[in-house]
Amino acid sequence: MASVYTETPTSGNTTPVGTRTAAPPVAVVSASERAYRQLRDEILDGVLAPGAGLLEVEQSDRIGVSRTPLRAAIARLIADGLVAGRAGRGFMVTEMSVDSIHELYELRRALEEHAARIAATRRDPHVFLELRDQFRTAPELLLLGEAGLHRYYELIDDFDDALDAAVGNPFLVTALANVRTHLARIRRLARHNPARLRAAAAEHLLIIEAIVAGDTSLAAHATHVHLHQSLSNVLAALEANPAAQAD
Amino acid sequence: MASVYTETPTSGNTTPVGTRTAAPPVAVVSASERAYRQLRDEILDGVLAPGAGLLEVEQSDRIGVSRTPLRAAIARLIADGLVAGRAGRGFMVTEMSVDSIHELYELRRALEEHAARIAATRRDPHVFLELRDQFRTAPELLLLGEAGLHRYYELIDDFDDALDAAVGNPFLVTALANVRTHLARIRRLARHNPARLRAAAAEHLLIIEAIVAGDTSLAAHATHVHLHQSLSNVLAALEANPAAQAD
DNA sequence: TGAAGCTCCTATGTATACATAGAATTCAGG
DNA sequence: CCTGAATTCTATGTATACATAGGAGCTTCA
Repeated sequence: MASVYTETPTSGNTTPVGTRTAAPPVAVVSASERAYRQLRDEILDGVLAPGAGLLEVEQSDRIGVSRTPLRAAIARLIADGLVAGRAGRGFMVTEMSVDSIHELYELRRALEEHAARIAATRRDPHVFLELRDQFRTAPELLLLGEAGLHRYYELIDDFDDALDAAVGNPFLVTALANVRTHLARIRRLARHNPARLRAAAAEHLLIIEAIVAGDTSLAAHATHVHLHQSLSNVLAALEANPAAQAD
Repeated sequence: MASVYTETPTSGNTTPVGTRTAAPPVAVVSASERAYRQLRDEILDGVLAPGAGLLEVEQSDRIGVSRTPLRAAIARLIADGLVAGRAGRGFMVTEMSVDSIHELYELRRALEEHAARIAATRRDPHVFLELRDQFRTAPELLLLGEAGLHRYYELIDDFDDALDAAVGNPFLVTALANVRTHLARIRRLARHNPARLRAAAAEHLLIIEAIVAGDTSLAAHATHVHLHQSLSNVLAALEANPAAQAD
């Protein structure tokens, strides 16, 4: 099965195996997994800009794996929609036009409104009560600078996780994960807008309260409102800084 | 880029290259593409039953490609959700439990109801008027035996294509394609039920008429009804023939 | 006879060498 | 100087050899 390495066999660098005292559950991922994660992170962070070309040999040299696992990584990125094959010349990071942002949010509306409805029916109230308390601290959190900001984004992730768990539908969760992948690229553009983050926290809070109350209709509509505001904010940020856009 | 072969280099069988008079636009697909299509078709047709094990060497021998393109094919099937990696022993065709059918239809509702709403707004009326006329012939078609049945399934495909075109959203279309892939496995179970097919044609007709009329609400609700009936039919068929189920 | 340990085997993960097609470049001819 | 074709070059597609890990089966000991 999954052959695992703590390090690349050819690169005998850090963490010598002799030093393990207990059980070192360190990296332990395959080369293709490492290549996938690195490329994916770099695309989501914008290090690999939209439109950037990816060459197998070039990338495999850079990351330190052979072409075979790198090809597997690129295949996964293509399935994710983050990379596309170019007709003549290798592969490229997919672009993110204003149109495609609208399209992504259209799918996001369909999925998240449905997910919110389901969550309001199937949720574990304790989980969302806990989340509600956390989100109530968001305004203070956003006054704490970088650390508070980090915690805030963790809260968003916690909310997404709670939603996935409440929905309990692998197909829907997978579709949502796909949307969130592309969303991560967009979020970079609109980050660090304190006023928007405070408003977003309030919108999340309303969704959570609707889920706690089992109010399917309010959960769906509050989600719709939240996504509308989120999209408006992204589009405004893009208009203010068109250079951040790729298309 | 895409290296293409008309035949496997090692299998020097039919269609000798010397006989090409004009331009033979025959198969011309890569080995990995061929492997992917064959495995995918076999899974959807049930030739490779749910739970069946897939071994790289075994399948690459059978299909006539080396392990490298076959691995690429399996990677795509995993991304499709048709194959899953087994912990200890190779890969297996994913199972389709009654629960997962419910889950799939839950996602399908979210996507298709939304798609129907959008289509009712953005559709090209001519396309759907044409479709309406076609679907009106469905009852007669279903009296024509195998040939009519084949034409009927083509009609369904035409409807899906028209819906995709009207939606015009690559993200949504991709998500719908994913659902339809899994749906193809399920449809095998409930096929050849004339009464259900006649009813389904009538349901499609109503959806089409709503889209033509630009009635977003009716389009969505008619879709909901159709999916409810479709799911009921599948579940009834499963209950009548539990052996067809895999889980 | 049962259990524990070891060995072998099998199947995937990885690296590399070779095949091939398309694009870019260069050279020749007008 | 421009245009065309041939060639070279580059990058992916494919095949194969080797590494490795986990399981199954067998053997051995109590």
